[in-house]
Amino acid sequence: MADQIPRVVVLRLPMYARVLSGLVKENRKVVSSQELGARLQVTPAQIRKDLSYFGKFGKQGSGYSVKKLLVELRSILGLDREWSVAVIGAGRLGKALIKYPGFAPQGFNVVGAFDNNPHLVNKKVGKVTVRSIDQLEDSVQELGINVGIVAVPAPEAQNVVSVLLRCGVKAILNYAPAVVQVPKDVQLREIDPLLALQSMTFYLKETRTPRRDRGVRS
Amino acid sequence: MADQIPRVVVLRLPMYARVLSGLVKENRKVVSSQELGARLQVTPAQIRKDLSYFGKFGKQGSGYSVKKLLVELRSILGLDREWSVAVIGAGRLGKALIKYPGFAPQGFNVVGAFDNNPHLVNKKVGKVTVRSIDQLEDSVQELGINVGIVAVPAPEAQNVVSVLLRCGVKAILNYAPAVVQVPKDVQLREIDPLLALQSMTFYLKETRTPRRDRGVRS
DNA sequence: CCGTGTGAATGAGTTCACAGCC
DNA sequence: GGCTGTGAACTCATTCACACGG
Repeated sequence: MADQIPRVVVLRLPMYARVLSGLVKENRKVVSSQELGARLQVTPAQIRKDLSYFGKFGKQGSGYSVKKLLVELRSILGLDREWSVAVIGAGRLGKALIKYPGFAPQGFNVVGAFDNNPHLVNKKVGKVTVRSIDQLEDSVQELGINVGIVAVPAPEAQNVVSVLLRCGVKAILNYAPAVVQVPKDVQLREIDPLLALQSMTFYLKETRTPRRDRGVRS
Repeated sequence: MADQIPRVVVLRLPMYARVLSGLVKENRKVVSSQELGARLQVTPAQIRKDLSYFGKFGKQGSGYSVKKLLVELRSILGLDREWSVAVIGAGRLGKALIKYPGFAPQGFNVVGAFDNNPHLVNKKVGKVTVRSIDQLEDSVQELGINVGIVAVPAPEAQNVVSVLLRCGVKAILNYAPAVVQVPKDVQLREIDPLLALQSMTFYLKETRTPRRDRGVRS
C-alpha cells in the first residue's frame, strides 16, 4: 500500500479526519458519506471512492462508525504517533509558528528553533531555545527531527531546505515565498498567502462596484 | 474572457508572475518557457498552454519578453490595482497578518482589523486600529473592503464569513481550521498548516529510521 | 535552427449508477 | 429502504508533437 493512491486523495484525508473529530465531540456515533460530504462541500461518491483505496470501513444501510473511521484515518495518515518539528527562521512568522498551540495536540511537537540572527540565538521562544542555523545539521539527529518548517526570507529558503535534505528530513512545510527544489521522495507543501490572494483577484476583476441598497437597515 | 479557464491555470499564474518579478530584478530581458519551467518545476508545455488561454505573448525563436509578460500577467490577475483587505481576528495570528510587510508592496493594503475581544478593540496594531466585530458590517463599505482574511477561532469562522458575504465581499482567505461555506461566485482559499502537515506524514510512514552513516564527517 | 502556439492524444480525477448487504 | 463499495463513463488537466514564424 504505497503510492498508487492519487495525491489529491491524500490531501483530502486530513479534512475528513478533522470533521470526524468534530463529530466525535458532538457524540455522533454514525455518519453517512452523504452527511460527511455536506459538511465538507464534497460529493458523497468522492468520499466513498477515496476511502475505498484503503479498505472497507462502512456498514451498508447505516454508514460509518465515527470513532472507528477516525481511528483508521489517523492510522493511515500516520497521526497515531508523535512527530518532531523544527522551525527554521525565528522572525515574526517563525515565532508565531513556534508558539502556535495547534500543533502539539495533533502530535506535531516543535522541538527545535533556528535562526542566523545572533540577537535571537539562545533566546527562548515559547518552550524552545533558538539555536544558530549552523547547528541545524547536528540538531536534526540529536532532536530526531522528522519535519522542517521553513520561515526564513525567500533568498535563504533553498539553502535551508538543502540542509534539511542533507540531514534526511523528508517533509518540509515552506512558508518562504520562493520556489524550492526537492527530490521527489521528499514531501513539500507551500504556504503562501500572497499567491492565494493573487489567484482570487483574477476572479474579482469582473465584479465591479457591487450595487448596494443604500440607507435602509434590515 | 470569463471562467472557462481551468481553475488550476489561475492558481499557477501568480507563481509565474513571481518568478518573472525575480527575473526583472536580475535584469533578464527574455525568457523561454523552458527556463521558466525549470525554475518552477513545471513543464514548458504547461506554461505555454496556460498562457495560450489569454493570448500570444511570446516570440517564436526567442521566447517571452520578461517585462511585457509580467505586465500582462499582472493585468490578467488584477494586480495592476490596489485591494483593500480586512483582517478579522486580532489574536496572535491576526496580529502577525496585520503586520506582515509582504502584502502592501503587492497591492494588498490591510485597511481594517476586527476582533470581539474588548481588550483589543481600539488598540493599534501596526498601522490600523482594531475595531469591534460589530462594526465589521458598516466598515466594509466605509473602508471599501474587497478581501477578507479570517483569523478567528474555528467555531466563529462561519459567522464571520457570513457577515463578509452579506457585505458583498467576494474573496476570503480563511486561516481558521474549519470548513466554511460560501456561494460559488465567492472565492475562498484555505490556509491550514495542520492539514498540510497531516498530508505529508502519510508519505513518511513507510520511511522508517533512515540509515545514517555514523562517525565519518565529510 | 529555436521556441511558440495549439489541436490531438494521453492521463488523472470525479461522478454515475447499480449490485450487494444490512 | 438506505447506504456502501466499485467498475464504467465521463470530465478535466497535462503532455505530445508538429506547423509556423523570427
